[in-house]
Amino acid sequence: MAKRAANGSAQSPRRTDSLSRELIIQTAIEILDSDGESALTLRALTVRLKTGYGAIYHHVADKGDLLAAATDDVITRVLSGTATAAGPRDTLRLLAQGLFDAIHTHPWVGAELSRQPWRPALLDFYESIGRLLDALAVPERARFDAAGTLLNYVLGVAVQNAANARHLIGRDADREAFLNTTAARWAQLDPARYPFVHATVTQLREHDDREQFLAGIDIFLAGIAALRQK
Amino acid sequence: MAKRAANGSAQSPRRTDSLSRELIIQTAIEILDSDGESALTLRALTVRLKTGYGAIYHHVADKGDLLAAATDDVITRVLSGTATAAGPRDTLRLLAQGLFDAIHTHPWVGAELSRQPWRPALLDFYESIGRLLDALAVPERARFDAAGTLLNYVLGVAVQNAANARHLIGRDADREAFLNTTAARWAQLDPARYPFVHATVTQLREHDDREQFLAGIDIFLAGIAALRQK
DNA sequence: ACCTGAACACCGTTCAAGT
DNA sequence: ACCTGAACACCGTTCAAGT
Repeated sequence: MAKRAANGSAQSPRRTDSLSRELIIQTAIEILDSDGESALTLRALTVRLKTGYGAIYHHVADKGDLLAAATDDVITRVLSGTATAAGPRDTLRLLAQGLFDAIHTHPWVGAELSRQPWRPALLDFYESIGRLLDALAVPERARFDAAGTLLNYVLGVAVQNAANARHLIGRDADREAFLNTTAARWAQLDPARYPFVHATVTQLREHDDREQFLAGIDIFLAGIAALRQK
Repeated sequence: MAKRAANGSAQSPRRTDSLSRELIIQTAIEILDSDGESALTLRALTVRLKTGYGAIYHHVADKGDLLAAATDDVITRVLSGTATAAGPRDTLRLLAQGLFDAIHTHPWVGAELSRQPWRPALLDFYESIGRLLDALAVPERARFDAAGTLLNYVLGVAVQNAANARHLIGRDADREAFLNTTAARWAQLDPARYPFVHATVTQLREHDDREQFLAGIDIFLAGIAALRQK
């Protein structure tokens, strides 16, 4: 009887599709993407899944577990979806781009990555970085620091993106309006006290987040190459 | 009468020292430092300050405002406390070190920095970076990307530090025990699937967070210098 | 085995009432 | 002007009871 139930056709209580961990995670991702982190409540999940609280806790340890699993899901898709380019340098850039785009689509991932250190997904990303640095002929001794630095940089960008996205949600303002108000505020600062910020206002208004992120990757790669030659 | 009250000696309700925004912020910092982010509740504040909820909300907009103010306070102290070294390169390293040490002492700052983008304190830090890059002869066009990259890296490290500290609180494990268990887990991973992580286990166990952070700063500085020459 | 939903403990925040 | 604390709305989580 247990075998027949495992085959999927027998018994069938009342729902044709029973609840599963995977379904819960996917539904959580939908809520997070459409309405932001604060919208993901256990209540909202029970409504969307037409179930009770206990049913969810039967498949998921707690809310932290759910958020972590959703994050792992997104990151894993990035890693498996990244094409390998001609050289390790371009592959690393593609990988970084893929992660940037994923966090752009799912800003909550940036916030979640900052909560649980060394989740499996982050470990896979770290492994990918390490291998590519190996291919780039970074000596073993320097590879540990280099991989950690790159991971921290990517994480910092992810977190900033998440913070920016959070501040846009629920406002009538879009990205451009946000940049304009920020630029206007910067322009009003005392030029004597904030000369650099002042000089940078135009670039703030015109810059592209993705391009700036990749510029940072290039700085890092140039730094690796420079240190390697010593 | 209003004037006399402002002079501070008249009327005097019942407490000799009245509540102030500054006192609330300092008390919040004490709670955060000793017991972590989750310990800072409005309830805990009222108990510690021997007051009611409304009194706190009279000086502070909400909990977010309080956390942001506490973070600003810590960062501002770092900036004003950093000595200027011989050259801009060393000054920049000192500044980074100061920030690292501050976040080491107040891990919750790392988490908070990731919540509110472009707080005043972060703007001051950004300004400092920009000026030092100017002193390092980084051309104006490249300075914007370079400063952003450096800021994102520092932010990433801050966030990772906060996450690690959070996972140590409430456990009997200290940092060394945590590193050992993590290293043990890494060592058990499939070497065919995680060759880099495997090769790096020893360095994980022996590394110093502060040194690795500074190694990252050096990588970026080398990269900035290399790109400048093109 | 899996699900239901009332109940619980605990948040941040408000506000009528005090001084 | 500043403070008090009961009350409110809303969390995540549990658990006895159902199928």
